[in-house]
Amino acid sequence: MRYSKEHKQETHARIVKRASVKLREHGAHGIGVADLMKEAGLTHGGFYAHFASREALVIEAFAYAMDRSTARWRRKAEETPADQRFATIIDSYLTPLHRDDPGNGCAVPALAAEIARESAKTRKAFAAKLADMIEMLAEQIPGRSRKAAREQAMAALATMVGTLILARAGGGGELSDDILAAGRAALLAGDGPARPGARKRVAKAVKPAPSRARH
Amino acid sequence: MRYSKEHKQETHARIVKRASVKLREHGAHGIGVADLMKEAGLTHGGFYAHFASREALVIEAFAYAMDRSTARWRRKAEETPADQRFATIIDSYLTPLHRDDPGNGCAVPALAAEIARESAKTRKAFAAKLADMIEMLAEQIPGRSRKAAREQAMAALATMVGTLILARAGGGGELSDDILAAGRAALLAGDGPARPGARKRVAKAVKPAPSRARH
DNA sequence: TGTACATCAGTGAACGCGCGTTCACTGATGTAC
DNA sequence: TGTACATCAGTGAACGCGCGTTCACTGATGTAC
Repeated sequence: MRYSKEHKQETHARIVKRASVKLREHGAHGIGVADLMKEAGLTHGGFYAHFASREALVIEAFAYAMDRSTARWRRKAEETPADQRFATIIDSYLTPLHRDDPGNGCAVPALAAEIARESAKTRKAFAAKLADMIEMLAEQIPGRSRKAAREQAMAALATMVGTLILARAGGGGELSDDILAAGRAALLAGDGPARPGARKRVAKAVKPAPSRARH
Repeated sequence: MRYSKEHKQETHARIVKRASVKLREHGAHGIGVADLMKEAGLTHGGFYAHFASREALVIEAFAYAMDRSTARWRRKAEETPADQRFATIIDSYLTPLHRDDPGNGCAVPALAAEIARESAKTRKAFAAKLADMIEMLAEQIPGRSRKAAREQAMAALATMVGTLILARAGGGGELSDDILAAGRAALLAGDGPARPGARKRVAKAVKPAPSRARH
């Protein structure tokens, strides 16, 4: 068969899209080329017409997931008053839905630890997307210098990512719920998560987001 | 050869110890049974005289690393005035040395994301050790209720773990340093990492710890 | 004390399996004439 | 418009390799007598 001009890129995009879900679910090494192609409705032999190697797909799929998260956050921010943007993003990030659906969630908690062990090429690709994400997050923090906002964005992202990872690894029981709640409270309430010796203030009420798991 | 009574347990302990380093370095699936045994100065065939399966070793090695981290923190806390314990732990955790030496560092940032995808047995083992670690950390927070201290400990651990993971995945350049600094600042300074719209206070001076990478 | 036997941690070859990758082939459609 | 050929995304068998696991064997030391 010979396909129309756009056909190949459509197929390519479909493979990347499906792979990005499956890789987030099963890890960067948790699923094979044959299964990834099957997900896209193809057989494994055609893989190398689209990608130079498995690693190349991992990089593309990862970048795709990161771009989608960043774009989704940006969209969410745009439809929210400036002073609530940051809180809204956090609120929609730290949910049981997101914790329990890594395949459609943020790629950072799902894959960052593994990517730190990949090739320099993969790590570089990750670092660039991570920088984009931090930049976007920093833009949602009003009333601070660019440097201060970026610093706050990095620390917040670390708390968000760490909370999700711990909650996912926490066994699924009460511990998982407690971790998620603690991360939420720390980021959304008056206090930071860990100010040594700090007194806790009453948490600001945050309306539960119309939780969608995709990030 | 037949060995003395203690010989087998010594060998067993040596395998677990070496494996815990290598698994933190290369991930829960990043290194094979043969190489792990070689690390302990043995050949792969003897593996099953010590462990029922590769997974059993992963669980033991992980538990070993967690116990060591927890014990090390507890020791560190005991030689520090009560009101500085929490800050001291954070200070020694978020260092370039720890970031750049995962093999001798905390098992949580190195392995938690992968463990979330393992068998229920593995996840349960992790959750128990994680609960111990949170408990110990909470004990170092004075002047708050048990519940509030536990919550703060969970959020702080999330920030610590997330910071290390992002810094490790950040490519090793300036981004990695910035992330590490931001996580440190958020946990050790007056403000939390991400209080939406918060003003930054001047960071409390914290003396640099005699940074040792082991956790 | 001396001798024969039992034990069992450790060895190294072998197994089966799954994976990433390669390759000869297919066949529907585009293109040249 | 019709015909012959070229293209190339996708197929499915095959490859080589590494891995977890098994197993028959080794040989130093403990134990029974």
